[in-house]
Amino acid sequence: MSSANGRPEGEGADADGAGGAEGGPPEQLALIRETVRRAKAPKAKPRTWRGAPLAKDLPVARVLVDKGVLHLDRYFDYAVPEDLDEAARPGVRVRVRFGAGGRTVRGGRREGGGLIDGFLVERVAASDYAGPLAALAQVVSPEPVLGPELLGLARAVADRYAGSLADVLQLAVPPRHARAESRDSPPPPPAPAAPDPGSWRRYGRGADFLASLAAGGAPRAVWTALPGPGWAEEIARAVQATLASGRGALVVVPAGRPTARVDAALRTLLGDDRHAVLTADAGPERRYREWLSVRRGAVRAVVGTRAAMFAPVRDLGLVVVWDDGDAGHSDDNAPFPHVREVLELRASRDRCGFLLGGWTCTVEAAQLVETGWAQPLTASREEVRAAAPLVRTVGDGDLARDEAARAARLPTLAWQVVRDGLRRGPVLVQVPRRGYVPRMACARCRAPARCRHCAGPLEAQDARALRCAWCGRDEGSWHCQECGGFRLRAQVVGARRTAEELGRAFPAVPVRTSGREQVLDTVSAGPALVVSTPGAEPVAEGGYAAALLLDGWAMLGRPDLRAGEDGLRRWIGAAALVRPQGEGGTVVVVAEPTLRPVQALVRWDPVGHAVRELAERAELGFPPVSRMASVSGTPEALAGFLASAELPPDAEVLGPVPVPAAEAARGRRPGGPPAAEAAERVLVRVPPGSGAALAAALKSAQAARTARGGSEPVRIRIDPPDIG
DNA sequence: AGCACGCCGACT
DNA sequence: GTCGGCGTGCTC
Repeated sequence: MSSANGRPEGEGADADGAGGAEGGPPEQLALIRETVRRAKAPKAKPRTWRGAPLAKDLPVARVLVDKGVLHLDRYFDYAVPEDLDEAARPGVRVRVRFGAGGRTVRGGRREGGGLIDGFLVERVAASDYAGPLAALAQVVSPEPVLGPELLGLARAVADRYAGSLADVLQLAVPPRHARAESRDSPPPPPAPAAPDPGSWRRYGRGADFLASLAAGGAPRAVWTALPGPGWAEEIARAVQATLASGRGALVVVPAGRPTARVDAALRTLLGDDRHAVLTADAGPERRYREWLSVRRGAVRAVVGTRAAMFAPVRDLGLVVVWDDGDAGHSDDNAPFPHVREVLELRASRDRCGFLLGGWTCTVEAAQLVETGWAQPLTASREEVRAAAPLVRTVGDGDLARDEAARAARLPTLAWQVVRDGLRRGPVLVQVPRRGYVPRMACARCRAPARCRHCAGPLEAQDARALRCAWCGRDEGSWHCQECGGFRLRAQVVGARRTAEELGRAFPAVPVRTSGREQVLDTVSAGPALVVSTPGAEPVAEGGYAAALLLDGWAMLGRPDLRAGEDGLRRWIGAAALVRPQGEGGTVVVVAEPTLRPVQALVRWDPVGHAVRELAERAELGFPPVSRMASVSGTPEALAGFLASAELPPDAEVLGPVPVPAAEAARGRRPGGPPAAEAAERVLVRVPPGSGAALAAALKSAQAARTARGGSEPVRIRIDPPDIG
């Protein structure tokens, strides 16, 4: 039943009155459409072309088109043809024609505009849109993958990070796999019994926390886990308590190995079929199958890595993030959401429990406690002392006085601790990762080699050339300011060679290595030297007898706001694998004992460290006390962006400064244009409370910018992970 | 981002 | 009188 003049077929009368002009000259049409829109026309009934009959009930579908661009970050209305009525439910994936190609009214035919993917967000009775609606082209699958909770969360995350909803959904909803979808999911097993608190009794109010979860409460805690392997089981018990209340639980850990630990603990406690494991490396079919079993409610508990933070767990009762300082919790796709922040949003929006745990404490976690948003969950000093190893330091002063150290390249104390430890079990040696730019030190007195102009650290370019990492000046004729020495050594090489020499010094002892290329999961309880880079330390059966931490300079020497916190986190990550002091566990850290992170390690006081850092950052106006965003691009693009952005009145613009080379390289997309043009960066800072206003301002400025098109890109990142 | 529309100059 | 440059604005 196509109309005689080929115009779009109206379903019923033309309620907006514009339909009669539809065949007129385009400019007249545009004019009429304009006036109609301004006059707030009554809602248009959907019309399709070619006379396809429409769904009788709620014939308009609001669709989010799957394009990340910010100025398309809104819904578009489409008509629902009758034959798609049944399948076109809210939340399903659809395909629609989208693009300027379809605008021609000549002859009433609307063709063109490519088919693109989208999500059907909502079915409504009428559209606000004055023009004729295109019809849904296809319902890709009847599976409603985007429920209202997930949509609301994704929306909140997009706003928080000045990104588009489509970008967030790309992270949140895994790609469809038809085979995985066709299997149906079994009904969920009944809720388990509430668990015994087990080792949660070690933490002051730990048992109360579990009891609250089991009773359907929504407690929020920052939990400082005692060193040792107990944490995974403790998380599993919190999950069990939540399941016992009839609700679901979600655990996000930074990598594959901790996923396996929590997975194993959940299997032990709950059996094999009560939880799903969501990791990126599972392969598309398996990934989508597991995700669907969660979405369908067949599985109520989830453990996984960062993409799992969006898992659509039914009736969520608890979210858990383990080791929130790990860089793996920061997504590296736009808009770069962080697991801790997303789970905070979920806890607030869904009124569910929140558990942030780790052996250490980030500044952000300390802030959650300080603001009263979460309660601290810590063990007493006595418990800590009973569980932690003895920590001893070797500073530059000790090294300089230590004749044997200079001869053997290893401090006497470290030597003794290793030798003693190897009699009782495995000994862990933590060395810096390869790829750290080698920092140089005086070969005689070990004073760090510093730039004579700005006191920045000198880096080795190649064989002999030195350059300052801060000001970029070349140093041709270095000599030590402390002792007048002329010989340099690369500390990173020093640490690795030290590890090798240790191996030679104990020829009867096997040497195992764990690092980026090959990560060992566990080592046995027998004597062995285990050389590992930070984060790759294997767990030793029964704990390590001792650990030697040789990468202090690399940890603390970085010109980064997080250097101290990060260094402490990595040391504690190794030291927590060592036996308690009472069982002879000893750690030697080669670093200045006067440094704050070193003292925090010795006293095993990560919370105190974080609290002090937080106070300092508040004083200096640094994040997380203030909110920061980095904006970068070519100088012209950046200037244009800042001129057009209507930043909140309390925003402070710092810079612009040239973008550090490393950062420019990170921000570059593979296949994108080479970052040859000089890039600049500003940091925009707002006081607490103005974070949302800042994100909104940046988002609308970016939307206006990309809508105009043609201009050079500007990169926005809220909460940049490392600020120089 | 694409892609069409529209208003300008060079051509058959 | 017609073709085609790219500047501008929209995509249901």
